[in-house]
Amino acid sequence: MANSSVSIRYLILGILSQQAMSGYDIKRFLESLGWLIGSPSFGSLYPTLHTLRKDDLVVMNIIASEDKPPRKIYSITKTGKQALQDWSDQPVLPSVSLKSFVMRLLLGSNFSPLGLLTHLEQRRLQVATHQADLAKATKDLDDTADIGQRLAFEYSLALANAELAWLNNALEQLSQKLPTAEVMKGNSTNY
Amino acid sequence: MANSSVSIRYLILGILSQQAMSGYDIKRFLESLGWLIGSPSFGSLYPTLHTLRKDDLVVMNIIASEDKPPRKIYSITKTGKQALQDWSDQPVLPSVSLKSFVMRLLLGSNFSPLGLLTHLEQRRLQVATHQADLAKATKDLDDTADIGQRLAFEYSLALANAELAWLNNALEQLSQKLPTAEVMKGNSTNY
DNA sequence: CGTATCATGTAACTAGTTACATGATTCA
DNA sequence: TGAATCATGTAACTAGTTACATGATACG
Repeated sequence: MANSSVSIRYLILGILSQQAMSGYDIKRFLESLGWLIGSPSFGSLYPTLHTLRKDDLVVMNIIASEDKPPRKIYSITKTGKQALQDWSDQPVLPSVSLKSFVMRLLLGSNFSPLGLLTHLEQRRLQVATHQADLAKATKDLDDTADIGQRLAFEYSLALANAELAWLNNALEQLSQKLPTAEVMKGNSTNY
Repeated sequence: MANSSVSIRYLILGILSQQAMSGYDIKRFLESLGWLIGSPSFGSLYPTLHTLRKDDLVVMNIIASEDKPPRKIYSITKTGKQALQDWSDQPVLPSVSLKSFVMRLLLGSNFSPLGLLTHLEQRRLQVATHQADLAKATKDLDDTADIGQRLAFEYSLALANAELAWLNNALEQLSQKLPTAEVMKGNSTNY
């Protein structure tokens, strides 16, 4: 299962923030999620755990049960939580993939309830921009463009539209639930 | 503009298959496409052109106009076209990103008209599988799941649904146009 | 005339993969 | 007892990036 380069460091840290576990467990957990995010190889997983530990973002405890082989259980530290939150608060670059966005949803949301909304808002802005670009490019595709090219643009545009629709809906639902509605009302001063 | 690792080698080869141009032109062309695919850095673009040339997949001609600085124009060779076609005919692994799929649409379609349909069919199968996985996972999210987790799954599911709908529609339209309709009628023996 | 853009390139680094190595436990 | 799985790790490699270097030409 290839990973599509979503910084493994914070992926692991995020998982450990929800549940202390071993490297092997992390891999199985990610694989259980199917293609939602993807799972890094052991060749990057274990070394990353080592460096996280060296940086005091996680601690390791060897759990040696009588029958099972000993397992190394990693838990997030206070420093680690802070680092995760810092990362989580950073605006997502427009270039980063959908997967990275999903990953932040999945892992970063337990922080600041407002962070979730700003995160969605940010994404909406970026997708809207992308959608506008695509709409324009699709419209003035010259007539030399073959069917494949046309499909590629229409396809991307259709997906952008779907994403935008979902984001709008989700934001509407959320801002109804939360009393913080004022902050989000489309006045995207943050960027 | 980050690239999200869509094998740059075939990306370049594909562009050159449609139009001979310089490294600089390739970059500008990709940038003009916005986030549709993304553009590699010069640091990987130029070295890739060198190796493509070494492998005889492209040839280089120095065009020295009087006033402009001399430009190195790369053209695809017969071997290069064959290599591109071979790559294009290979089934796309489920793990590869949406971008890679779009890229194949964009670049590979000038080959075999049937290839386009099989390409779409393949994608449909993969997305359908992914969608089923997601639908299941979303349904049996335990009640400890926080709102972020729930959103992450619903979001991914919504996108998978949209993609599936588009693919179904596109395939229907195409099979009406083409007389090869029989081959595609959902009998997905290919996999 | 200096700054922006055109145009090409290299070197050092980063982040990941694949392939390999090791050993313990489970289970047919 | 031998194969599958649990569990951890390292080494070599691959594919890309960033930062740097260079020089020419265009333009205000």
